[in-house]
Amino acid sequence: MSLPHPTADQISLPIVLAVLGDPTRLSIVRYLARKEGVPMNCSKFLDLASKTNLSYHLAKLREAGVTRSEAVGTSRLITLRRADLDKRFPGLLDSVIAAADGDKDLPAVGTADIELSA
Amino acid sequence: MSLPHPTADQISLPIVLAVLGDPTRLSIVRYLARKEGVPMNCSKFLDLASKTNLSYHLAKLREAGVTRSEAVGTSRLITLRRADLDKRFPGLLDSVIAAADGDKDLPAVGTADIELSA
DNA sequence: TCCTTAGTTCAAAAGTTATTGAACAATTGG
DNA sequence: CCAATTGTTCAATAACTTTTGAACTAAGGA
Repeated sequence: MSLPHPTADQISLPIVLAVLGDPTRLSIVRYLARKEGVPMNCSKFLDLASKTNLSYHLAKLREAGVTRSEAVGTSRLITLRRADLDKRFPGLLDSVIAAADGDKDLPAVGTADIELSA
Repeated sequence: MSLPHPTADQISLPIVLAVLGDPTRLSIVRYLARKEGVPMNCSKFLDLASKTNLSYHLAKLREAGVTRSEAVGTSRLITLRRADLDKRFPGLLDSVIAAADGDKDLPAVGTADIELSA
């Protein structure tokens, strides 16, 4: 860890909801949930927004306590803070992600390179 | 019904989350959930904001599909659209309300007149 | 009819969030 | 060391959201 993160009990419900109420960030969270356990770097989300703008949105997610960003070399490994969110707001993340999965209007991550992890 | 409401399938997840991501509106929703079945009029929420500002926030909730406002005489009866929200985003409203109930920082409704329904 | 009550609308001001590009830092591979 | 890769920061701007007060409408009661 390197960048400032709130502790679990500092996570605020209205802030989390407001942060998730943005299609770009909701798409990021949905993607992180789908690939849970696999830490992502920012470049994974470059088809959602520009590099600068991503930095902004990822900072919002981190500051709200939704994600954790670890500096590893020149990359950031981004993970969902699922345990902390589940503890703080039981059921919330699951229902948001389930709803987001059914949302055809949300921008998709990785529609260009569909798993070329060969 | 009199004012424009979205149909159930027009309710959008990011819009609902953004609308709930405001402490005033979240307090309104929490109160409506607690008093479910009892339709409220706007004046119930006057300790959260001014009359004009309440009109704005209640319109946001209605336009997002979170509440229904019916004109009855000179009043508006405001109800939670629980069935529509549960159908569209299962579990979401329950987890938001449960989390909001545990949030000490949210402004409270009716702290001045605690049930003077005599 | 007149007054009150309940709430809306409008336009302005204030505040906040999102987006951009250019410049910067830090790490890593050659 | 040099260059490329990854991502951040900064300042400016654009775009929204919230808040306000004054003016308004519509219904209901005296």
